[in-house]
Amino acid sequence: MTETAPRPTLEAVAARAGVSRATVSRVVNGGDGVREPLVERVRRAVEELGYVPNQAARSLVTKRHDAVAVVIAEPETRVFADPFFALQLRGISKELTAHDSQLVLLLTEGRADHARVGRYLAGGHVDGALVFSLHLDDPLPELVQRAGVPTVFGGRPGWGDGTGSAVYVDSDNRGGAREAVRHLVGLGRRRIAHITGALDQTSAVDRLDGFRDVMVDADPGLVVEGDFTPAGGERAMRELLGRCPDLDAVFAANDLSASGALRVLRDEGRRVPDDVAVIGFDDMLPVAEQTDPPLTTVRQDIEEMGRLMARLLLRGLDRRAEDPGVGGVPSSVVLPTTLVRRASA
Amino acid sequence: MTETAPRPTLEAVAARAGVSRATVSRVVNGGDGVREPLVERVRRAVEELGYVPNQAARSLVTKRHDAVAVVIAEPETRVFADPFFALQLRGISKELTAHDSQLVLLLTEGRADHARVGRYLAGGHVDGALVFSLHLDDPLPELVQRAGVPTVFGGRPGWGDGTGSAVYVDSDNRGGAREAVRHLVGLGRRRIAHITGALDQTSAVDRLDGFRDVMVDADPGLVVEGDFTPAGGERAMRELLGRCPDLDAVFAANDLSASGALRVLRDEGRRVPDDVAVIGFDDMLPVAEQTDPPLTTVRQDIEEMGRLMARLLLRGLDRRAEDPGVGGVPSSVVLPTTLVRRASA
DNA sequence: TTGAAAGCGCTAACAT
DNA sequence: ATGTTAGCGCTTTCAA
Repeated sequence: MTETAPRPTLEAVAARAGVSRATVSRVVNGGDGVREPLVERVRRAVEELGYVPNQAARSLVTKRHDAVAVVIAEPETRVFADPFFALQLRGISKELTAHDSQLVLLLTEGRADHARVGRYLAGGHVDGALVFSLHLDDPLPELVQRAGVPTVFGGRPGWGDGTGSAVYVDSDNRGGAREAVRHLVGLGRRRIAHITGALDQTSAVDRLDGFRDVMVDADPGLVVEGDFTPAGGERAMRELLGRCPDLDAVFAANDLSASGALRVLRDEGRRVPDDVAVIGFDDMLPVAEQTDPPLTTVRQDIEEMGRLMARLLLRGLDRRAEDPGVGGVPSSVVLPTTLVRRASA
Repeated sequence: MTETAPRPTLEAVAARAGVSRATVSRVVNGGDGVREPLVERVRRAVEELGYVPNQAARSLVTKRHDAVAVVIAEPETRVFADPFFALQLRGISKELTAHDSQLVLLLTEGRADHARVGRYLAGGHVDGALVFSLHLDDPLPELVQRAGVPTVFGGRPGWGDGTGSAVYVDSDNRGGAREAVRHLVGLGRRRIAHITGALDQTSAVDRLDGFRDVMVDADPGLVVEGDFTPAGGERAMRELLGRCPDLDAVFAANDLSASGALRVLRDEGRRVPDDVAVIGFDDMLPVAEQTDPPLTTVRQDIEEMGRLMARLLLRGLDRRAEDPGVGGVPSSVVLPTTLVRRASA
């Protein structure tokens, strides 16, 4: 905790360089329309004084903040069980940094916080928002829309009212699930089960849909609801084994639940993949590579999703800045997934 | 991406309530010294207009930002392998929220980013910083000190030059390690090995020191360097088994490496804990509870560390605000750990 | 091309 | 107790 020295102002730099504040301002903001020798003088003065623009003063006049809010609804989050968010954050951070924008992180803890977030977003502190709202009934999307802040969602938002036009970035959950199940079919498996994710999240629903796309008339008993956790995977696997002892493959909605399933299969003496093939989803390395056997899974590029969200948002902001009229509304993006073959299927 | 409506200003609220801007300002900032009926009128006007203060304008005059930077050096991070960091963030976020402060997240990717972070911190955009710098030779601590921003570190910073006086929050790594090893000794184990963490991090060094505190004249061959990863744990365990086939206990520097060690022990046919007792560190639930057998480990309260970091920083800021002279410099805090007994030791 | 000057929206003396 | 007023540091017309 050190003492904060008073920072030099534009004024100081101007004095030192022997020019006007306006000129310094121009140089600091790119230097267009200022003759080279002056630019040089100003640059030096900036350097010598260690001048850094006061963002507050700047925002006050430009109405830009060069900051983006990232809203993550915690209540439910896998946030603390897997690196999903850390990766998204990394992607987002990289992109924002390249754009000289700051990342303001808003973690919410239940409904009380929603009001706070709404107020913050409506307060015009940031240029836009990236919102992770994975739940079907999440009030966040609507709230954000009402706040009137340009927003991009992470994952397809639930089918709330006003969110029909929401811009989002998502993985091709349905397509990825299809590919996984087709792979199992290609392996000659016939009794293919599915352990779903938490079905109040669109990703889980989409993966289930993908499973059904391929297994059009599957025995309903072969689908058991999980919750994206290892424990849920174990429970589901046990139930499946009880119901359909003859199953020969399992597609789990994510790697974590697949790891739980694997454990149960081993306990029950089923060999993987010989007796039962298993596929997960995510390609969460610390899990997928460490299971026994290593997990075949559907990879989604999580960091890229983050990067893309930021890019979409920033692009929209830029467009809007150039042409405040209509405002460029980018459209949603669905990223492809890839099947990663390891030993489990 | 919706259209941003122009926000009402203090002026507008004042007009509507039929008072001066100053009065509105007073009400908005707590309402001291304003008579009740007026307060009421202003409140209503604020409500009706949906007024939210412009933070930029406010900062410009108060020189406060109600924002704190959280700096996380990525290069090295376990960030993406475990929920460590998500938990700290949660703790930090809670505390900041309670204090009406925003969290600006700065993720750094190598040296190039250091300059950026330095500039940002020096730029006076935030009231203070929380810095995670786990590496011994990390330039970040010094950089931050130079920026002159009040800072609290997460984890004891490496022994860099200027950082002697740094304020930090850490777990009692050494004490926790001692407790773990003593527990093993209490179990009657005599050939106790240690798989270290990445020794360029103070936490790993401290845990190793704790191990040595108890095993004063341990066979040096019983200490192998790991890197906090499962793969590192496997490698180290194999080496230990080669060197000292008669070992009867292992203290791993974290749960992840313990999980790797467990896998190797199982592969080698050693029963845990009968033949070899194993203890980890962290009590990282998704790992510690899922290993086979469940892991006995040293728990650190990660979320609390985050909360405490924020609290320390904010307290320092408040003190400094009241008495700009000396500025209250809080001192570092070392949080106790607790041994969590499960099945592995 | 450069400078002068008018605010951006707010808080904090200072007056009343 | 309330209002008046002078900036905070910057960008941005507008003139020169």
